[in-house]
Amino acid sequence: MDQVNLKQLAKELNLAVSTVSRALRDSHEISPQTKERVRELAMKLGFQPNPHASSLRQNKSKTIAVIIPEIENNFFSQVINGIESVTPNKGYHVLIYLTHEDYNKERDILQLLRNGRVDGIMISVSNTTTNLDHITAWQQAGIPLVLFDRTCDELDVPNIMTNDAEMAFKATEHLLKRGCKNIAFLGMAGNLSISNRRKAGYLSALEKHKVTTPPQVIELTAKDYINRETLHAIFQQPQHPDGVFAAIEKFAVNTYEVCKELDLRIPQDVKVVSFSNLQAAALFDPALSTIIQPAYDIGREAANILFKLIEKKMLMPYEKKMILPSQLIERASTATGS
Amino acid sequence: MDQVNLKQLAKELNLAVSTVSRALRDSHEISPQTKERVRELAMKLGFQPNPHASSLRQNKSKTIAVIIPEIENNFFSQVINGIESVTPNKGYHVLIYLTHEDYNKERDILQLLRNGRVDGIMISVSNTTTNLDHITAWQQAGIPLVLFDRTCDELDVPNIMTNDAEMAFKATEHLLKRGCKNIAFLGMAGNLSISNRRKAGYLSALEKHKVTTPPQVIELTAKDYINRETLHAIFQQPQHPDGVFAAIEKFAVNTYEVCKELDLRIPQDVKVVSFSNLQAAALFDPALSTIIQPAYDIGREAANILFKLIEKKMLMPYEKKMILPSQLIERASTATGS
DNA sequence: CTGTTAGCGCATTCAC
DNA sequence: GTGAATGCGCTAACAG
Repeated sequence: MDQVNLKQLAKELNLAVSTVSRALRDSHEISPQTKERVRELAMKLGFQPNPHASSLRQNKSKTIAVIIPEIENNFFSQVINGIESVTPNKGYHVLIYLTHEDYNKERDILQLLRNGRVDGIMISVSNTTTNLDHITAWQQAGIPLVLFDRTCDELDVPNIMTNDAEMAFKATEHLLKRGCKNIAFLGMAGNLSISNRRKAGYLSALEKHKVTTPPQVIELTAKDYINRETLHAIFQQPQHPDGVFAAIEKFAVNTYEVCKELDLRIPQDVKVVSFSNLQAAALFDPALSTIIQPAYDIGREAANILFKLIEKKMLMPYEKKMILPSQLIERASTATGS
Repeated sequence: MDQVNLKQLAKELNLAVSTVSRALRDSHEISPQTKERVRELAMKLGFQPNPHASSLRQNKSKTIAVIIPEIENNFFSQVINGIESVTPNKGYHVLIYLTHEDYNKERDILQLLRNGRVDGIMISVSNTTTNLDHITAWQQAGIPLVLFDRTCDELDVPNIMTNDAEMAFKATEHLLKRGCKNIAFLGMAGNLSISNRRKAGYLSALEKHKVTTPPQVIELTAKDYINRETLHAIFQQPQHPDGVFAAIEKFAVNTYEVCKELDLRIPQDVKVVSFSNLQAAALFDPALSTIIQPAYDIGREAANILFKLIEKKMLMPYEKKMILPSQLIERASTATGS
């Protein structure tokens, strides 16, 4: 990698290194002619400034990190897409880290990045994260940080999410209106605020409609085979739920799989609605009713806010806790009729 | 970011900076006692070496880049997952870049990274990439490079892919055995070698089985609405295809959508088989027959090979062109019966 | 085993 | 407008 550097340019042009540096950064104190000469040669030799040298000197990396629990999930893919819609314009680079829903990994990654490798991070916490010290420590170090989707109510950090409780309420109410009497809530194990918000919406809908059947909160995991076992046991019972509200797309898929195994018909025997960003949900058998989150927008806005922090701009009040609304799409999986 | 540095540690311990540096890197020429003292204080102060300084000094970044056309695609998500299964163990970081199937972006990204920001790249080329100069230039600079999935036959670069032609042959033959007489191939526009391989498999199956109906190669794009228009026009014709082999998951989804619009029944009127890594394919209406690529393994192996190159190890012959087999799963979308 | 010294490539201060 | 000198934090060559 015999990279051209400033010294070589300077020598070739009979200029000082500092002059070349300034010319390339379009400093006002360099004559137009010199700038032109410098730029021409730089272009010709394909000069690219060494990022490590300039990061070291300027104490900034032009890099941000995105830390997510998993990537095989349309929601997070779309978020990354949204983030990537702003980073190149800012001249920034994006590092990706996966926690695989493991608190220890999450903590280690944050620790690993606390050395100037990145100018800021965007994180959606893992479901095994209960201790938040790693995040407050990061915050205290004064490095920009934004939470998205899987936020933490306890923390005073800018965060971007959707109207979880409201949509959970709507989804549950939708199931009730379609005649469900015994609705199960499938949530993430752990104490994620996102799960809690969705659970709260579910519970408050049951309460508002004075449902007498006790709520049934089922905690599932990141592992499909475990979830299928759990659901299998539940739906084998004679009085199984007649409605399912899945907080996560994966859980709806697991429900479909188990209903197939047990010959339970959707929507006749069980109605299903789920948070999901899968385009193909409309092609399911039967088409899955979904709550679609504005994933791309969440990514884009989270990135915009992170850059405001990095550039030390003031945040508008609404930017400190931004809520982007989701949309409920009713499809065949919650249709009435027998 | 008042980061602790070596100098401060050295001062506190009454040691030279170099001694501290060596102790932390577990050099054999440092006494165990000193190492212990150094480590203890480093831990206590939360010392993290500045990566830019050490990258500058050692001329390596401990970072690789993954360049892909899009991320909202299960295949690429799973590839990233596979890559991430090896990078942390190597102490490496992963930068993500999206080309959005745009050659100019792809070229610019490669240009942007030719300055030591990364120690190597893994790339799946965009479908608008016809000129390969940006890749050969990269190669000539001697920086490690691995191609995966969307490879380039013209280049002598290590690449990892699946047995595209063979699986395309099998899929087409499968449709023929199920009674299709008029099979359309849905491929990516452009001149991707991956499309060509899959098309070749399709054509050779038609030839082997002496199909008289002329082959129908349809070129689709990255935009769903354009694809739907194209397919709509084709399936509106009276003699529309009775079988579809989609080279990409997205195209199968588009086919399902259009068949729904036009009230064409799958599999009775049209049978569909597709390359796809979507777990939910089994839940489609009807369940979609798929060719599943070993995406995770492709990512993992590509990363392993890239690290061999970075570490200047010799590649085994089979590693220069690695082919990981896919699997055809027959489901209802290609079932016989009326 | 430990210390001294010299850069990596760049941006920036201070001269002129 | 331009040049010379300094140092970001770290590693490595060379001494001792």
